[in-house]
Amino acid sequence: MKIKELAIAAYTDTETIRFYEKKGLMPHPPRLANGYRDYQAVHQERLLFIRHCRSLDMPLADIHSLLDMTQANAYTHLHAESLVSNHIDRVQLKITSLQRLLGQLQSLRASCRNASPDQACGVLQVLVEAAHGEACACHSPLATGGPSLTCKP
Amino acid sequence: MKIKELAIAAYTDTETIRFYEKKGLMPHPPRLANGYRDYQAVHQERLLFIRHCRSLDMPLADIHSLLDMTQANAYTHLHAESLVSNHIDRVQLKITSLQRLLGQLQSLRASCRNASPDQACGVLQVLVEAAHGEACACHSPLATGGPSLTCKP
DNA sequence: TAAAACCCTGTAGTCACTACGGAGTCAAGC
DNA sequence: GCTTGACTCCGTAGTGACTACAGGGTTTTA
Repeated sequence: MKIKELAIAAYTDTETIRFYEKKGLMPHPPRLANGYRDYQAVHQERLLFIRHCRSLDMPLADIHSLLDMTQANAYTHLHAESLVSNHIDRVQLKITSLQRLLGQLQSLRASCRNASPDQACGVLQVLVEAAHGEACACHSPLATGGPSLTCKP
Repeated sequence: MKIKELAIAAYTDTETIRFYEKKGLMPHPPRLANGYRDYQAVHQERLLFIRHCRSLDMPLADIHSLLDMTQANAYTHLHAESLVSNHIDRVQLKITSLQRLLGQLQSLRASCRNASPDQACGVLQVLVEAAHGEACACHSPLATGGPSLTCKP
């Protein structure tokens, strides 16, 4: 199998395969006489495994660990589960923070829509006020939890 | 004001300020005799504006546009609102996709917990099955919407 | 006077790719 | 045989928003 065939078989791209090889996630395959990579079914399996994990948004380092575990057969059960659990925690945190963010952005937009046409733009006004340290629609005392990045603590 | 003072005043870091200067978000400030940057209140205001926008997770390019609008005073009202609206759409999409992902990961973990202790790890089993193209807990036909990245189409 | 704390510049690293440049190889059609 | 197009190779640079470092100079504090 040449690289393009493998790419199609694993619903991905040739560049991505070479990238995984460089990063050590895919092994160096044997080469044909002309130097082209020559893949077997085992490579396709491994690549599908990687792509499936990536479809779950797992970092490559985690996928690397999981691949090592499929090779080994010792007490990897708990390790694999904790790896997935940690990933779940990260995703949950991200969702919570994005939901808070969404609320803040909606307040900001509302402040724009509520402004009368002759006024300056509400969005800019609110953002400039925030820069002055005044209470703003999106970060008013009512909004609990505080901002997500490193705005005022 | 030296760079560290400005950093503290804007709840950020000296490196970040220099980074913003390099990217054109912050102006080149005047220098003291020893070459140190010498900031004024106007710089603090601008930096707070930037950091506030970043706390709303706006990309630097959008912040750049907003800063330009605060300078100009023409028909920027609609432009600013559409900028925020687009950002809201992006955040909403991201939340939806993460929620689907969370469900998939939870199925995956459940498949691990349901496996009896003498079996191979459920997580790895499921992921390997996925590599074989079989139905898997996280991407079973029941799970609507399909995977988030470029797993099987 | 010495050490700590600050400042400068420039570069490299993070993550997971993606895109490009410049070259070689192969198969099909004329 | 020749051209065209599709494929392959390798290496490097770009993305976004920083962060960390190296290697130097300056200022403040003890």
